[in-house]
Order: sequence, then C-alpha cells, then structure tokens
Amino acid sequence: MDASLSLTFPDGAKRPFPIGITGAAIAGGISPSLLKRTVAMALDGEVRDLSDPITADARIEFINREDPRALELIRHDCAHVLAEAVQELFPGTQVTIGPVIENGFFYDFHREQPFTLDDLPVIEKKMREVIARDRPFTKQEWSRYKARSFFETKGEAFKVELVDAIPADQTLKMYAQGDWIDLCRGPHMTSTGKVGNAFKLMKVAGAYWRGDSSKPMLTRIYGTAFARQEELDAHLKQIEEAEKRDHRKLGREMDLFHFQDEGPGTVFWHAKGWTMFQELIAYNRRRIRRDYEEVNAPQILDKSLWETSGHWGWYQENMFAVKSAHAFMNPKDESADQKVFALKPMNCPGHVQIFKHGLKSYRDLPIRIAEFGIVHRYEASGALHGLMRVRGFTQDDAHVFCTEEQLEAEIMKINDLMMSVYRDFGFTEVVVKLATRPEKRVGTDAMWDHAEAILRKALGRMEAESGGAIKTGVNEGEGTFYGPKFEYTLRDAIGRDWQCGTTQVDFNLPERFGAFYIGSDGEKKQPVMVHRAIVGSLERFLGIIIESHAGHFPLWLAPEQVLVCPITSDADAYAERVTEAMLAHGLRARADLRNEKINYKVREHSLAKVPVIIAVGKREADETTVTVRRLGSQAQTVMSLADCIASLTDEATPPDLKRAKAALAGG
RNA sequence: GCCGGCGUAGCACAGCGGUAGUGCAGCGGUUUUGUAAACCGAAGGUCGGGAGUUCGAUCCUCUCCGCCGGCACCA
Repeated sequence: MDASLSLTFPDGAKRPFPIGITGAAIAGGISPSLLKRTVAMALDGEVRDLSDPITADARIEFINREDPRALELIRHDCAHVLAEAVQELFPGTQVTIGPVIENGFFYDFHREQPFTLDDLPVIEKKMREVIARDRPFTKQEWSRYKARSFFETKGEAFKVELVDAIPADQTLKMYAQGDWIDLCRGPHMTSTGKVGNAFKLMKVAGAYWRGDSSKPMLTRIYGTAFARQEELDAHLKQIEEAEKRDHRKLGREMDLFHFQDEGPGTVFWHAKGWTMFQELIAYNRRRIRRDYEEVNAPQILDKSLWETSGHWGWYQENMFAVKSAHAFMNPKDESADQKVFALKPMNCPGHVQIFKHGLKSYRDLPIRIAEFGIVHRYEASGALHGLMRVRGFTQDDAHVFCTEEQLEAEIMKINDLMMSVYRDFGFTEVVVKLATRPEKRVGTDAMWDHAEAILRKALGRMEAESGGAIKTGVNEGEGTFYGPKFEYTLRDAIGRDWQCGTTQVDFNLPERFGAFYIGSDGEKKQPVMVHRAIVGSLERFLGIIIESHAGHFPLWLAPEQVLVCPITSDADAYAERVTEAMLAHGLRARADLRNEKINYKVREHSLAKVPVIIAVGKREADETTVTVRRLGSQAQTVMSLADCIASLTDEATPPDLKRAKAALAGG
C-alpha cells in the first residue's frame, strides 16, 4: 500500500489519502455531483488543477464555477478557447500569449491581415462551438526540446521564443483541450465547457510583441467573461455608464471646452470651463499663499538653457522648437536671427534662474517658488486623449530650494499639503509610490543612493502618520532622469486610479545650473531642489473632476450655480432682482427670461446639470421668496430669498475657506 | 509613432457611383406658461483636405490631417 497523506477539509475534518491521489478522485469519491460541479481545487489556498496529484498534507478546498477564485480560471480558459477558435477559423495565425487582466483577458495573435471588429462575432460563434465540445483540459509536462520542435514545426515562431525564455530549471507545461494544445503555466478548469456562455469579445487593438515598440506588432483581441450572464450584463452596463461620464462628451454637452483639428492636443476653454479652471487656480493659490512665492517665467527660452538642464538631450523629440517665422522659412538666410528657442516643457529651469538672481543666504532657505506654469510637450499623436493627455497644459508647479537638513521636513510638508488638497476634492484613497533611479539618468550613484534613502525614510513616515489614508509602494526604475520621486495616485468615485501629484528630489539641476547659496560659514553651498506638483496638470485634473462627478459638480466648482426662471413674464422683474441679489453675494447666477414654459426650462437646465434652479412667479414676488429645485431631485422647496442666499453662499464657499470659517466660529 | 476603426448641418445619426436627408438646437412668428420637451414656418451642408479612377465621386483608390480603441511613450 502507498504511503498516505492527510488532507484537511473546509469543515475541519482530516482524512488520510494515498500520496499521489488527484483532487478529482477525492471529489468523485465524495459524490459524483461534487465532482461534476468542481472546476478546480485549492491546496493550502493555492489554486491548482483538479487533476493534479496531491503529494503532501494540505488544506483542500473544491472550487466551483461560482467561487470568486474561479473567475480568473474562467477568463484564462476563455482566452485559450479564443486562441483555439482563431486558429481553427484562420489557419496560419500564430499564437503568442493570453493572460487574464483586470475585468477580462486578451490574447495576442500574429496574422498577416490583422483582425477587425467585424471578425469578432464570427470568432465568438466559433468559441461557443469549442465550449460546447466540452473537451477536458489535460496537462502534460514536455521537455524543452519537444516543445521547441513542436512549435517550430507548426511555424509558431513566437511560442519558440517563449519556450527559449523559460529558465532552464523550470518544467514546461502544455495544456491540451482536445486536439488543440498550448504552452501554459496553468491552472485550468476541468474542461472547456466550464467556461460557460457569459463571455464577450470586446475590442481589437494593436500591441507590440513583448511590449517593445521595436518588435513586431500583433493583433490583440480583448474579451471578458463571468461566471453568470447577469454579471456580464452588469459589467457591460457599467461600461456604458462610464461612457456617459466621459469628460470629452460632458465637455461638449456642458459647453466647457472644445478641441479642433488645427490645435491637436490643445484646449479651447469656453467660458464655463474656464470658470472652473479659474476656480481651481484660485483655490490652489490660496493654499500656497503662506509658504510659497508665486512667479511667472518665460514661455520660450534659448535652447542653450535646455541643453544645460538636460531636457534638450533627453526629450528633444517631445519638445517644440521656436524660431522667427522668417528664419523658419529661410533657414539659410544668415542675416536673419536663426536663434532657436524652446517652448518650455517644464518650469524648473525658469525657477532656477529666478533663484539664481541675486545672492541667496542660508537664512533665506527654504525658498519655495510656485507657478501656474503653462508647458508644451510634443506628445505622440496616439497619446493624446481629451484633457487627460494634451500638448499644452498648466501645472500647479513649485520648486523648493533648501538645505539637505531641511529636505525631509520639506517633503513631509508637501505631503501634508497634497493630502489636504486631495481631501478637499473628495479624494480620500491615496497611493504614494517611490519611483527609483531609471536606466537613463544623470548624477553619480552616490547621489542617487542618498536621495533614494531620504525618500524611503519619508515614505515610511507618510504611511505611518497618515492614519491609513496613504498606502505606499515602489516603482523600480521609474524615477526622472535627474532624481527619484514620489507619485501620488488618487482613486475616484468609480474606482479608477489617476496619478496626479509628484514630489521629486533633485541634486542635479542646481549643480548643472550652478545655483548656490552662502552658508553660515561664508562658503558657497549647493541647494537641494525639490520639484512638486499637487494636481499635476490642471487640465487633466479638471477632466478627472468632470468624470468623477459625472458633471454634477459641487456648488463651489459649478460654472453656473443658479438659474432663475420666471413662471411668466409678469415675474421677470422679480427674477432679475433675485439674480442681482445672488450675483451681489458672489453666486454665479443667471436669469432665464426666455418665453418658454417652466417645464421646458427645468428640463433644459437639468440636462445642463445646473445645480440650483429657482422658479419665481407672482406668489414668490409678492412674498419675496423663491422656489428651489436641486439637481438630481424633483423636490421643490420654498424659502425666503434671504435664507436661500445665505444657504447657497455657504454651500458655495470653497472647502478651504469653509474650514477657515469653521475654525473661527469654533473659537 | 505603431495596429485597427472612423470623419455627412452646432449636436446625435440616416444615406449612397447620378452633387444629400431625419431629430434636437439655432432663426422668424404664435403661445404667458407652477417644475424634465407648446405649436407653425423658413433656413441651414464645396459630405475632413488634396490627388486619382470614372461620362459623373459624399460613396471606389491613394495620400495628408484629425478623432476613437489599444500598444509604445509620459521630464
């Protein structure tokens, strides 16, 4: 008799089994129906093929399709089914990889003629056939040689490359589903039928082999799958909802901004969008007034300055160069001014120049220079995306020049400010990641060691002192060419993550530009420079605000706060009086005196997402009251004009001012 | 930049080898209205730019530009 092992079941029962018994045998031994509904098992919490022989004592759980842990298997199996379907339909198509991703899976194929959207329904149909065949997934271990020659014979060049890339000490696992077989790490469910029908192919896209733009481009087919149809439907519905709050769509509908062909990646801010933009700047300006000096540096500067900073060398492809139009058109004309300027892609060199102007003492430090700096970067055409990725944008930028001793305190101070700003905009979940030295960089390793050590220490403090609001991590090799940085990522109302803030420690630019201060010993000292942006790009941040609120802005940000609508023209004069009173109290109010029914106006202003609609008729005029209707509610509230203004002005007070008011009131 | 798709009136969309329609908005009139669309009328477009094929191109081909979905990139 074989030696035995002991398995612990979820109910706590321990039972002995012969070594090498499979999960399937155990499940089948308990009951045929258990075996039937089990798609995989977990040994000590690790998901495994049900057919795996068990070789040691463990906790065993049987996983059915509805188990949350099965979702990944369903998606992964679905990717295999997709690959089989594609190869059956389109012989000669090469397979590469097909991983599970957030919300679904994809599979990358190589085919002379890339797939298009029209191919998806056909492929889906074939997938349903493959699933209906319900072939078991069977695992085999192959030698490297066998796998390599197998794929070579089939003309699967990419798979050959994958086989070669697997470390020599690892075994090669092949999963067969009927006649179709693929190199795969596993695990899989018991058969293709377990994938079910709650799947959908979503889109096709190009993707570079191994994520490398110098390598061939493959066709990626994205799909998603769920255990049950209702979950798939809910997911599709959610995508639809997300599309409705797309800032590009809302920007058009709400008349906030537009783009046009002549200015790719640059924003035409309309009055309403610009109102929000200015409100954002005003807020940020109030937040920095105490500690920073706000400056404004030139938009174009001689290219030599950018050579000194290193940007010209590292980022030339992404910079706009500027010459006189005459010189541009007549590059050979030596009598013309052929000087080349760069449209600034960053504010730091400008701020260094301001720092350098005049002798600085150690007593002056830290010097914090802020600018709502408009920068231009020539982003790749394919990178442009509404307000989220543009070629001209405004940074809430600042540079702190300080001593090394002051550095950590400055970083923590910046962190406090950032967290406070994010809270004011309703973002409470923040992830801060330390991005360490990249391959392409300037400065000595000693410098980097030092800078990273300081940031690491600060990172630990941030997490510890945040009371759980900050989670931290490390992005190896993701730092800037001149220094390591923190990246602040916010999670919005619908769970999407946005990288906004950044704090960068820089020992290099001050040196390159020869910036110094006079130390207490009378000697010249080099300051440390900290680059920081809180919301990053104001354009982008507004895009995030638009999407996370789906256009239903908090009152203080709403471009139009109040619309006053008379019921009939008899109340026009009163409506104007109400509007004037609101305007006088700083509210953004407007009277709608058009000859339209109240129904029409309510509908129109509701669709325009105006937060407050006020209707006034004879009744209100006689009593100096207003009838208030709030966006998102059908309720009508009658109140005195004075009360209404008092409550709206309070609500429209920006969060920072509200805090100050409350502090005052609290004594 | 790369792969695929798309580009028709301010917006949302039809259409198609014989130079274009619908709805909403806008404009003119009628209507004075109590909380999500009153009625009537007239008007509005070198069908993204350029070139080619054709007797004839919004439609087919090429090319450029832009946008969309991804990939790559993001100081």
